[in-house]
Amino acid sequence: MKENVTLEHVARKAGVSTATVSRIINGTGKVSEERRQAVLKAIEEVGYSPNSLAQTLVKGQSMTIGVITQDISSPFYGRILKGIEQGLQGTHYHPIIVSEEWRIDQHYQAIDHLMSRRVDAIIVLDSDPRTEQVLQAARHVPVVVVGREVPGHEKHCIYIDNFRGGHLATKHLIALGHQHIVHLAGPDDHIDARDREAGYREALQEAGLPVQEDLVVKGYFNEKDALDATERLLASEVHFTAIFAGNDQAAEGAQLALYRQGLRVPQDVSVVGFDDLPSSAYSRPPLTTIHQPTLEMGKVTVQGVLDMLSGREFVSPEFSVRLVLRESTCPPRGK
Amino acid sequence: MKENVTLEHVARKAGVSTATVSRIINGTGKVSEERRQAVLKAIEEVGYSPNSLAQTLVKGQSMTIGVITQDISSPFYGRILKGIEQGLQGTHYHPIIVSEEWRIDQHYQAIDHLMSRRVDAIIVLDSDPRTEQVLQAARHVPVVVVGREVPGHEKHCIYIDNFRGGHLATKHLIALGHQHIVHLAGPDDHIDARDREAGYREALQEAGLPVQEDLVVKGYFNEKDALDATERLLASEVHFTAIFAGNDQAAEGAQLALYRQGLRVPQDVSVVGFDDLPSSAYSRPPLTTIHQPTLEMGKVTVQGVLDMLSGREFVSPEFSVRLVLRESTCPPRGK
DNA sequence: CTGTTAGCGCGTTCAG
DNA sequence: CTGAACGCGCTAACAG
Repeated sequence: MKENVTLEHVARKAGVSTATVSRIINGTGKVSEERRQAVLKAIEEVGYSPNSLAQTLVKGQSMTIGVITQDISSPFYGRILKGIEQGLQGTHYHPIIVSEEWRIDQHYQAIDHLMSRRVDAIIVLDSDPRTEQVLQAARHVPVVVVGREVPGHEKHCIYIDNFRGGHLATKHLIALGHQHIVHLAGPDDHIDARDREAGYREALQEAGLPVQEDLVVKGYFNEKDALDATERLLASEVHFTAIFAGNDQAAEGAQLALYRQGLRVPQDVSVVGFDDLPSSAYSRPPLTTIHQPTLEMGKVTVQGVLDMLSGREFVSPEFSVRLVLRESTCPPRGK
Repeated sequence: MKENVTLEHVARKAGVSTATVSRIINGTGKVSEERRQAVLKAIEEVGYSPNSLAQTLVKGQSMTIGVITQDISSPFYGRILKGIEQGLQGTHYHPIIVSEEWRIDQHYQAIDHLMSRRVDAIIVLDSDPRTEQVLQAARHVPVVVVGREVPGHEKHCIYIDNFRGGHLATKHLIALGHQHIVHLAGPDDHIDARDREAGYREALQEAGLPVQEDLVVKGYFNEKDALDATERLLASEVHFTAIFAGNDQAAEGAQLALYRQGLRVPQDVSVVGFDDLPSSAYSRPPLTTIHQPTLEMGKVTVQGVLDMLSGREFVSPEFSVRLVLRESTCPPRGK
């Protein structure tokens, strides 16, 4: 491990003061050309790299933006993260990503960690209702929440209309003639999941169709649980001709259950997902689903953070959902 | 934006010196019980949160581990990242994840950035041959590379035997009776891809089968390219009964092309993937593929880093690949 | 134009 | 057991 080379080493080597070196590096103030050259050369020789922590300490800003995510390996969050990174391109800010995975640790709080790292702003990708903490942090630095509406923080929340999405998906199936539509709902403590389910119920009622409670099952937004739930449904005697899955991953799991029973999509059972993951376009059949503009949401989030950072106002725009019609739905048999 | 509360504020509030507060927080040295209580109370009241940057500056270690990834939204890297996070659980280290996405920026170098943040170690998830930089960084801090072998740094590289994986996959198809096997190879500048392809060729030769160059196509390890490549293959007159895709994502794309032609998997065409992404088990049919223990690789990587950090030696273990037999392969028609 | 000086917030001797 | 003083690496006045 080599010694830390500091400004002082460079200064000594070049025969100038540390202030001069600092000026050259940051482009602050005028410096004679010859010294500049000498310093640049010295930097090269010593292999100097500025200690950004020290810079942060004195300047008061770290040029970092903290990002909190539930699950870094989730394809859905991954897309938003990518959008955030792209939005940060060309700015002088860098993201610091921390995962709620850490929550398992006793009193570990992602937000605390970020604050102690003195991030200049925080982006929360999380539907966990840690409302208190979010509001608390927002008193110190700009905070933008993606994917959920936090009471008291509405203006800085980026989210889509999950209710409308659920409504759209269900209406599509109804329009095709389906009357017995399963809904694989997400976990109950997930506000997105509840909204989607509410949209489903509303669409049914609008069409004058009864909500059959035995067709609504709570899953966990993942393939495995959706598979199990669908298998149970298939084993029971309940009749259905279509499935509206809470998200695309659940749709995949459900389809495997159908496949195992020899049921074909969409001829025997129609399936609609939610999220429009990149992979869903390559599913067999390509999945009809509700599109969320994840990449763009990430970018807009960053834009909002940057606005707030430079003192401008920021009000999150509406993000519209839309149905992406692909090949996993068709009219029920005999229609 | 509230003022930064510092050690001094707490000290003043509690009527003690900053040194005492510091001792209490870090559990260094003995402090009388009454003062301890007073200080704890003061901390609470002022809402103090230690500035970890200042701590780093004086202690010389940041308790952070830099992680460089090519693409944070890739399901494959996502798994490894998750393993890394899990491995870090319970330690006092935190990951700082930076994406090569940033590479687009002029001279931005992820490694430089991490070094300037004074990370205590670096993990590289990347198959880009930035060898020079890696070796350079390794002179200052422990560096472990995942997924690629860096010449001159072999002991600290975690990777699987891609050659063997390609060999295994191909041999499996040959054993079933396939003689005309397409290989959707990854990009040529990707060492993993080249190794997998080499394994494919070797298996063919061992079986005394000719390598048909028109059956080997270079893709880019993603669905879209694999779809296009497979469609071209289908449109041409070349005959094949099986596909060995360079990774699971490519396998998905290829299968969509088959689906569009009304070809069934595995009855008409067998398909083998590589990686064993979590989603591949839910594909229809569930995908036969080469398993990589990604989560475990992430954990072992962390273990290695921690070992090196505490002065112990670390030699990366062998990671074995294995064929996961699912339902996307069977003997060719008429056999 | 350039060097000197004073902190940024904190851990750590070194004397009490 | 406790406080004063120094310094981590760097930038921002302040004088030359």
